[in-house]
Amino acid sequence: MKKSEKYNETSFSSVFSENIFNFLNEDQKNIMLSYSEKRIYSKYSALYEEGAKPSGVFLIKSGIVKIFKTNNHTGKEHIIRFAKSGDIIGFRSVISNETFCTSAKAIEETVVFFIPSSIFYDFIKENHNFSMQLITLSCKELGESNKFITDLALKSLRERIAEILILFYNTFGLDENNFIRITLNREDIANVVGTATESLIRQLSDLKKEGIIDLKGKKIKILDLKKLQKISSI
Amino acid sequence: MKKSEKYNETSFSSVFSENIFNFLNEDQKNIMLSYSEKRIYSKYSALYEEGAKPSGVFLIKSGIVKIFKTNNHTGKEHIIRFAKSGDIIGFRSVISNETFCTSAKAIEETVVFFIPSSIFYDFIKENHNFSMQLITLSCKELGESNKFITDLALKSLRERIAEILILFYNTFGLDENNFIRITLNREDIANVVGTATESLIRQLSDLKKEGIIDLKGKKIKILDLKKLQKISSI
DNA sequence: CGGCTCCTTGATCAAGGTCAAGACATGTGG
DNA sequence: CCACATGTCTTGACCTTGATCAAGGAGCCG
Repeated sequence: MKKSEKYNETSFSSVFSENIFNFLNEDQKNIMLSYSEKRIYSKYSALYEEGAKPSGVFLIKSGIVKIFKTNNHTGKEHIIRFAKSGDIIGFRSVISNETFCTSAKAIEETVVFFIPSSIFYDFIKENHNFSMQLITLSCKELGESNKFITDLALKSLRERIAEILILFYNTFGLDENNFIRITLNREDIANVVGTATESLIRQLSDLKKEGIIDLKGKKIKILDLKKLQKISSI
Repeated sequence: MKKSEKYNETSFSSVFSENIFNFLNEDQKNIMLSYSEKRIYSKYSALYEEGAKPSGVFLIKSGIVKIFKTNNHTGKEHIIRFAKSGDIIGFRSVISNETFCTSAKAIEETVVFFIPSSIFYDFIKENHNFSMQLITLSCKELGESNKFITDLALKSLRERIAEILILFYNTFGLDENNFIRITLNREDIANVVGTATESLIRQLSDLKKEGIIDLKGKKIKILDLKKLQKISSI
């Protein structure tokens, strides 16, 4: 199968590209989609909230979702990661049979397929490759989480910001003007690296002054990736 | 089966208590143990090092192991978690087929069963319940990691220390004198909550002055759990 | 007893948080 | 199209937290 066919943007199955569902055959994919519910979330609307009982998993067709936890003491939120087209979210809570330990909110209009827990479970039970993929996925996420923990604990703010910009670049790529293809407000970026909005802004201004990045409103362009990598001490 | 039989300390199978191997029947447990290698690690010796290629997983029979990452820039280490009797470690890297992203070191004499990757894989393939347990386990760990990330990002040092003391209490319990049953040096505790040794010591001294904890050398006793919980803002 | 290692405390300093105010952009109703 | 309101971004001033450096103390062991 050629890549252009496999990733045909207009077909239903395109949502399955590059994810754990690749281990399903076409029939299985169609069955799963036929049992799933297509949902459209407008900008800033919530897919699910911390503490709620999960009733299924979300397969993202298009858009970007932020996954975060809210500190019930201060009300401040901390963004754990972003999910985009092809990603599956909510499965952690479904599988460990706990209430959601995070909230998820669309940061731009987002289309998802909602797969009810029972259907998802059936596929795990009946398809060994599928469950293997799921183990692998959760282990990979676990590795990323561990890295994140260490970064927060050991790196300076400047280093963390450099690293997150590189991560955004790797994850979301560039638009036609070479700006990173994700639009976040300053508060959200601050909530990823675990700092105050003002502190983040100061660091971004510094990086701009040094000619390492460029800022145009909410859009960010990386001018000197090498330097950024050096700062993030990768 | 009565509890006293199930947790018989002298039997081989006692190491399987309360973990994912419970889904194996007695024959399967014996097979896995027969293919595994009993190893004894002395205090401070390494089970594995970050960057190495994993060749199997470690099932801990007795002792305590710290799992940490080292910042190759500053040389500082950050402890991600502790593993104790019944815990299985190293499976994340084995399953995602990556080099170890953490190091593991015994903080007291530790006995493990080392299970080679191939044997471990066979059990995943052939035992569906076992792989389901593994998914559940990694999802649970992922939930804990996410919590850890948020704590580091949003909580003050004092809150994090209160929380980690409660976690130690819940995980390791108390000895005959009501001290928490884990002996760590100050540096290790500091490396769990992500701070400098001196800062940790100051906070512990404060908690002692306030009558919330007691300190006897390396041993810690919780005197006022309620207050500690309030500080950790649970 | 001397030489370790680890713990503790004090003094100082820097990173980043907080508060306040102004700049800029965007949207709305008239 | 303007006037106004609202929300976000940015900068400055100040303050708090916790890191760093330095020195002394306690426990342990040959």
